Amino acid sequence: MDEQPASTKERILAVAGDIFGEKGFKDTTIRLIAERARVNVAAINYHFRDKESLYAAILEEVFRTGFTRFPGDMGLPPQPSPQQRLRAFVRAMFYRLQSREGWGGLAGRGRLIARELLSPSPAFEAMLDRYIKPHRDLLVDIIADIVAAPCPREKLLPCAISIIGQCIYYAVAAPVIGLISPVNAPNEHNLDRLAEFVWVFSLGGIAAVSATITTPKETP
Amino acid sequence: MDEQPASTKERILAVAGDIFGEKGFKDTTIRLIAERARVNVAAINYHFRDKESLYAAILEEVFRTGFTRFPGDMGLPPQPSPQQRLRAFVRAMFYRLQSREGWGGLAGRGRLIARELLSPSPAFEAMLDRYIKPHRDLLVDIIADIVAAPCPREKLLPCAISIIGQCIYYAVAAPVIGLISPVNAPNEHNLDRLAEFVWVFSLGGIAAVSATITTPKETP
DNA sequence: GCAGGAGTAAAACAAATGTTTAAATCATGC
DNA sequence: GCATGATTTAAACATTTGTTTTACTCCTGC
Repeated sequence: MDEQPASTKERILAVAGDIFGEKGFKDTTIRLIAERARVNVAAINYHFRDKESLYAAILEEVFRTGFTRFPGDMGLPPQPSPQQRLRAFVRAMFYRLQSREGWGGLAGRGRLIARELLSPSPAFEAMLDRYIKPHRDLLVDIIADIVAAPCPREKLLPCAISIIGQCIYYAVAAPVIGLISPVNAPNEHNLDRLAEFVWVFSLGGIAAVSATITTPKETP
Repeated sequence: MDEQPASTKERILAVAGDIFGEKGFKDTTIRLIAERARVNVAAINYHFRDKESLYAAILEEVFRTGFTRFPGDMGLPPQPSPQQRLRAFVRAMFYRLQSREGWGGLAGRGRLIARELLSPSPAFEAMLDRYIKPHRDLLVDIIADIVAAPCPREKLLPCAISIIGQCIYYAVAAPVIGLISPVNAPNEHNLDRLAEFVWVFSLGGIAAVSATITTPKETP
């Protein structure tokens, strides 16, 4: 955390993101942000109207950088197979949620997202349409391609939930996973392994589910 | 929420459980508990030493009743297959987390557990050894039986995390799931369907993973 | 009946905390 | 150089909130 003499506003944003992520909205005090950013308390109300607007600004920034740096089709070769696209999707989720260049896992802003899942703030609603719903649609497209057989998209949504659920659980429950099974607690160095596992597990899950739903009479 | 003239202490416990679950520890005020329980604020500090002890008492009660009413081997026939045992395990998780007789899903105490996963309180550590670790061991046993082939238990832990992860994600992210895919947001009436899906998906996942364990190299 | 303790109530206390005020300082254009 | 507006600061303000105090009520055992 370099405290470069960046502009006051920038220092507030940087520090507040960490603190909101670490402690949540209510537990975060303007005074702690001010202290860590080496800024007067009133400067925060001057640059951002109030605590809630500051939070909204940070949430917006977190989503933008996360999905810009780690889009759901991150690092795909041309003409990828649906399986490869799923792998990229899962890897992107892990890196977005957990890597240092992303939301920094539990220590950082990943917690902020996790808290929003649990109790969405007013500021979160906007993120839904802009980032989350397109992301969901991408995943459902991928799953549809893997299943191959024609299938209503509603049938595929639970698969998407299961896949996203695994990824997010690693972020949400990292502290407990660390106590229960330390090797599998996400950290900067095991993201590839964890993502690879979730990918394999999910491919198997999709296969099992698609076996139960591909019963229409169009299979020759 | 019947406000029977139960003892003051009991009314405090009942109401505080709901409020802590709904709002989290910091956002919950003694005064709101007092008001909803129709009790004087000082009575809370009288019966429970302070806010934190009250919270600890509630956490203990929540875990106890949850795992007593919905044990991991809930409703199994004699001589169950490992697959049946997994189904019972998953169903128990859904009912424990979401049903009205359990932790009442998101509206109720399920959120309390979700918050603990994200940032465990001091009171939570005791719950780990008493409830969560045995629960994890039960699941790993079941998975080992399903895989059948001899396999170090460390290899099976990620499967357990993926399965538990799906179940808990439904509890943690219920508000967002409701916005993203309303039919699949957990409620009192669709728990069987959701649990069944997670079961099938997970069986497929275990199969895929065990294929990579038993036949090294070459992934799908 | 009543002494004594358990339970409850109203009010006060003290600390934390978001916000505002008003003055001081800085930067920029002229 | 200076006037003007933007920024920063210290202090004050108002509210919330956990806790304690003190007095009152109710019940139980004798």
